[in-house]
Amino acid sequence: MYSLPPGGFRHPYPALAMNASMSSLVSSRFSPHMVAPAHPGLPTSGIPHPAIVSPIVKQEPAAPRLSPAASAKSPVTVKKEEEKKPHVKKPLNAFMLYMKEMRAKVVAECTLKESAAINQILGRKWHNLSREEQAKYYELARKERHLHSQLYPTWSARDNYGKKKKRKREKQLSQAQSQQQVQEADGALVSKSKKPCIQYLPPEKPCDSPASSHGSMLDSPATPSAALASPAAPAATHSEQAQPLSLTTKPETRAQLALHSAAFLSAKAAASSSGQMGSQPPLLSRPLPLGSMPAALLTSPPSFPATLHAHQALPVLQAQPLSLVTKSAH
DNA sequence: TTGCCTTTGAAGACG
DNA sequence: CGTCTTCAAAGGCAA
Repeated sequence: MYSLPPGGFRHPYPALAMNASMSSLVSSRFSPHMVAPAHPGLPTSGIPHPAIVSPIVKQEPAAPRLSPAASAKSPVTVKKEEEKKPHVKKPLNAFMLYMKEMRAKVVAECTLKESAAINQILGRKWHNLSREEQAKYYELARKERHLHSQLYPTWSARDNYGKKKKRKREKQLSQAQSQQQVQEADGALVSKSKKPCIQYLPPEKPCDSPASSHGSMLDSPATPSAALASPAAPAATHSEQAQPLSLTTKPETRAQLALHSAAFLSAKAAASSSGQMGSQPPLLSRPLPLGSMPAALLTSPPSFPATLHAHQALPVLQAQPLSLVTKSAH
């Protein structure tokens, strides 16, 4: 079963963390106790909402002003007021919640600290989670979004667009190109990414798990049923035995380690194009449509996303000896 | 100092 | 409507 790491989850607001419970994940971020509500019905306090951060983007210390009172101002004034507006962050999605919670645990068990590597581990662990376990996080994320929308009724994700000075477009284009090139090159890795696409980790069992006699300790012990329901989990283990446990992130070594998932691409292509393989969808560690969800999960609003985009198809590690990989997702 | 890396999911933008 | 893009977290690393 799933359990929270004892103190492993680094609460962003320790003073306000109630206890190590799943619910605290949500309440911690969007606890009304912390928020000067933008919503009349919500409790009030002077403590800023966690989603309001001193920005990546510069944030004026001036009092947050979300009031609609500011109207009919000159463009310059409006612009200034916009700059004064607190940076309300996006609510965390299910995976982000999972990452937040599990990161400390993974970091503790690994010697790794690089988030990129940790995130790869977490991504794999996420896939290895049973649907029931994932459902918890989808539900949490749903609650977060709901609470967020209550706290900031007028907030839109659009508000944060461009707030990060990123050049992701270029990066993602490169990734798309890389994927396409990999497909076209039939396994030959031809990456045009600005930086080489790095596989930080061996496909599975990313850390030395000393006390693990039957698999990585990091792997949340997905229930047997989950393992059955999730072909990706067993499939992902193939290379965990085959790959050395080098976790270096040095480019040179990364390049050598970047041997992992042209198989992803073919699997993704198959998954997205065929939609189903025979009677059994190949990828079940992804949330399934409601119809296939356990009855218990259906008692609450949909915990799993109803749709599965092609680019979100689960990267399945196929039983291939070695595969070239650029990036396993997107 | 700043952005990238890396992950998944949600949502906005766009054709 | 389907696809693409951006942003959420996080900390090391490179420029």
